[in-house]
Amino acid sequence: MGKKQMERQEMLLGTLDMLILRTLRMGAAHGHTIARVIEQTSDEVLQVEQGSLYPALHRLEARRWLASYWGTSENNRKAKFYKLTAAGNKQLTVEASRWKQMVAAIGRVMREAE
Amino acid sequence: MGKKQMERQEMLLGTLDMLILRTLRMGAAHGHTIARVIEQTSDEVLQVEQGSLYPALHRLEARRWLASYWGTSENNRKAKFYKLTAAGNKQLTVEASRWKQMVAAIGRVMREAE
DNA sequence: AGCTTTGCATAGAAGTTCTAGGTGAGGGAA
DNA sequence: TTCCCTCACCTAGAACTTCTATGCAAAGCT
Repeated sequence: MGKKQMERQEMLLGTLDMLILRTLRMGAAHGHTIARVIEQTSDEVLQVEQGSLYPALHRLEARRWLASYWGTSENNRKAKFYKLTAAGNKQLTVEASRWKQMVAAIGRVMREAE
Repeated sequence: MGKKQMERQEMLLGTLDMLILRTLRMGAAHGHTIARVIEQTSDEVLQVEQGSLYPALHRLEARRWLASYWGTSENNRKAKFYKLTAAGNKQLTVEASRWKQMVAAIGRVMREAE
């Protein structure tokens, strides 16, 4: 009778990278801070799990959209800071543009539908 | 040097089910028609591939959000028609609500970001 | 010395989408 | 009749992202 059902997913698939890039546009930050900023700015609607966050940071760095360096956090702990590269900034505009286009397109289907 | 890079993805992940449910709210339709309506209503921004469409229809039916029956298409061909169930209609409101919430939350992060 | 918090990291499962195939029947052209 | 194009359905496997569940290490307080 159980079903299983899968009742989570607090992040819209494919948008995390864009949100990270956007957050880093305000300056370098380490993982914990990035997650907290996204969660707070979204009024806690978006939940950034560590198991999603770190793989995302790694792939963004692998694509040269972020660069990283080790430093010390506000709490005096070792932390890896990430900053946006020029390519990353360009990528952000690409993803933001695509996002707006998609939202508009989906909005048309959801409202109209001839 | 190649990279590979993956340059497609004409659908925002996780939104196809909602778009199908919404389309069927206007009446029963078969797969081809559903895809064409979504593509046209979105001004060709959304592309519904057959390899995405049919698995989506099958899982929606498995969850009892759609019911199907065989019939004849406008072109006199055998076609499987899908219609929204009561549970499917309820699910549509759930997904639409979640979608609006997500768009608003992402919008806050993209605009503000303190 | 022990406990909590901060912070980074990975493995494996689950889910959706795309690519790339394949099947079959209607209908017009040669 | 035969050929071919279009409509319409379907699936397997790859690719990608996210989540769950863990693990590790160091700072700092009790």
